Amino acid sequence: MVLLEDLNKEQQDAVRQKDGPIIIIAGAGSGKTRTLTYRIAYLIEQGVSPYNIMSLTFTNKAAKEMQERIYSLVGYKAKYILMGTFHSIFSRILRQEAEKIGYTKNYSIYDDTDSKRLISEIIKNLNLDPKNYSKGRVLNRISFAKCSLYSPQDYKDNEYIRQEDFQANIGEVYRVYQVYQSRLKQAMAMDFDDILFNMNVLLRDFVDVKEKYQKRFQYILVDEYQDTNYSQYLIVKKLAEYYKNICVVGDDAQSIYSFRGATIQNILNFRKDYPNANIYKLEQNYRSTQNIIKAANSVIVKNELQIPKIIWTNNEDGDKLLFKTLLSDREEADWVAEKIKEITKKDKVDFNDMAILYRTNSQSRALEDSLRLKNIPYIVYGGISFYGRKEIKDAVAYLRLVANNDDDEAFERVINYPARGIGKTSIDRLKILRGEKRCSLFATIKQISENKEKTITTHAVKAMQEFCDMIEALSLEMKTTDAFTLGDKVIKRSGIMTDLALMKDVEDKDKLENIQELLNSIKSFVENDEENIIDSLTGEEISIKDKTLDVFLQQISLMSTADEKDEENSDNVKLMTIHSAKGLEFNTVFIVGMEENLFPSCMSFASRDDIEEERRLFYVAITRAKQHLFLSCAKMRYQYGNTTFSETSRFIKEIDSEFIDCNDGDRQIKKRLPFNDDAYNEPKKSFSLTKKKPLTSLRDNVFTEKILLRKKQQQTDVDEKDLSVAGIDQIKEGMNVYHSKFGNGVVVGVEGERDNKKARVDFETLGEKTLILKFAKLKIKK
DNA sequence: ACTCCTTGGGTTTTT
DNA sequence: CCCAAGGAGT
Repeated sequence: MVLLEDLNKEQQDAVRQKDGPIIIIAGAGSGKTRTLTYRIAYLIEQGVSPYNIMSLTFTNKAAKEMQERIYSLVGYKAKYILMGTFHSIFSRILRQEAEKIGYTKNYSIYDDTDSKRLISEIIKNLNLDPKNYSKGRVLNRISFAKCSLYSPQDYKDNEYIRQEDFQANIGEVYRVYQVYQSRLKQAMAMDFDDILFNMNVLLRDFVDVKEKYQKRFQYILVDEYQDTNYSQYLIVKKLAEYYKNICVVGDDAQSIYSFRGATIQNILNFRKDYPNANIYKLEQNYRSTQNIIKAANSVIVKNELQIPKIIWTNNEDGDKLLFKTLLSDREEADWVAEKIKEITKKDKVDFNDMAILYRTNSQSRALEDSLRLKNIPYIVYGGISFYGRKEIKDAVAYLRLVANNDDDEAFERVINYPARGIGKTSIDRLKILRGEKRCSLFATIKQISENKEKTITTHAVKAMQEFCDMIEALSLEMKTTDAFTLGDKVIKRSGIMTDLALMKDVEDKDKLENIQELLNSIKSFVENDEENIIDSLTGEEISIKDKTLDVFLQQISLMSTADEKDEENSDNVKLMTIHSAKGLEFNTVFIVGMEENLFPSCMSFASRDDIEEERRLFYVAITRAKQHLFLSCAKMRYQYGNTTFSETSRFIKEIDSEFIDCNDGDRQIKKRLPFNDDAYNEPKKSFSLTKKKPLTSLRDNVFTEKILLRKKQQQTDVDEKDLSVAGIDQIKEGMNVYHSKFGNGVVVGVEGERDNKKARVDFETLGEKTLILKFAKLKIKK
């Protein structure tokens, strides 16, 4: 068979096993995408209908690339394969099945900004101390709960989670979660995590639906399996339950998304779920030079947690890596720019084939300045996306509100933009009414006219009603009008264009152009029928009438910055975070900012797991390079408004010196400036400890926790519960107690009443902790 | 109700 | 440093 000739032995084996569960451990640059695409082509050649294949990826970019490559292998049939990100595929399925889980087809998807704004409003309404309850922290917590499939009720009832929150002084997060979730529902909206959560709900509660999709997806392929979270894992597991033709591809060494709930456990669990699963290891690297591969290996072996494998290559030795220490971030950027010029001249490498990788988005600034000065064309990925711009968010909010009148975040954004004489006070009063009526802002206004509410001034009420009438009239057209015709109308009616036209700043001209750009993208969405004649989910033909506004909105809300820019023919140096570089390769790579506290990030010092994740991130960065790899570090960096001093990253020292040139010998010199060390190390350490620790420990416990809970529920029921409740009043100062997780301790203080009653306990191993007695289930020792 | 200015909080990574 | 939210003045 012709296809297989392009593959090595291991790749062929992985492609040839048509049926049954298989797991492919694919090292960096080992031809993973090639194997996956060939596998799909092979399946089709073996007579599997493309309609019965589903292929899941993490980024739209990866999905698109795979689609193209399969297209070149099997032709038009590729269109029938359901291929996309977890979020895009499942949001489409949820659209089909929306009514079953209490949503409408046109539900909104809240992005991070929407969620954060809503969270901070709830924090304020609940009178929680904003010092402890920062929106980011709370949202993180909620997101974590959702990814591990804890509903608000589960969260409230879970002893471990509640205890963790309590320890971190955010004991009321469960209330925020509860309100947050009901507000989302009220707005007919889901956040990113809800898409996966609700997909789980759908599969759990509707057996017929589950069976329908189980039979539909006879062959399931999952890319980047190491980056799946529990919620994603369970969806895949359920869908594959019937045929068990599941093929997952991953590399534990490249797992870099645990902060988002991803867990290597999923790879390890695979063989538990499918005992007859075959493992294939792809260890030959086709991408990089010997030096790069060996350097990468010398770093990754420092991790304890990994599946043993050896990545090797037949490629030439190549140059050694080059590490350079510079005085400041400015100098570092200049050095990089200089090197880029040198490489283009000496090695004839295109700008296109070079990338500058960094740990944090904010590092791009200095680099951009230097590149601009030296006339080097570049493109920055990430940062503020097109859809993140204010004027675009405003315009999109109008579209969202038309598509879904209940979308309160969109509503609040535009109710008084452009100004309609509806001020903060009126909106505050409207929100109070919303609280009473328990519906969306839009629906609240609709009810005002009937009930003649008097809290809001008549002038404001009139303005609000006019606004709603305008939106409602536009909404009526949604099902019958294509996205562009309607979108154009909405934007023109909104008054945004005239408002922007009145401004005289130079930047406002850009804003107008951006809005025009948005309209253009809607236009091409509607008109571009070459690519999308077939709906790969329903298998039906798509006509222009199906390209309605809500479909467009759903598509863009799941797009990331990396998916937007697409100017293939331009010759640019690429600037991006290491995270967004995953899956890509470049002839020449610069990894900048190799400093302790920056990379590894100081946020990661709290636990060994986190440092290991940073190391995997470094491994990913190194293995992006084919030929040249440069690393640099700045002693002095302008950051968050002031200058910080750093030492060279520990990761530099971890690279075997055989494979790297250190220009200045800096790394051998151990500095001895104790007073200086203290000055910049001290505050950062305490910062990272107070903030990160509680979250980390929950993460570690998520799985053991589930097992523990299950065991507990099986073994004990009423007895132990009663005992612990009775225990609330029995706990007194001076008692010796035992806690299932913290061990033995002595009660040193009791405060609060009933459900809020807390005890301070001095534990033998862990020191003093304060526990909510309702949850702590302490046992009294004699 | 609107505008401008100050203040303060949060800054790792992202579908 | 960069934003969003709060306050003061119109």
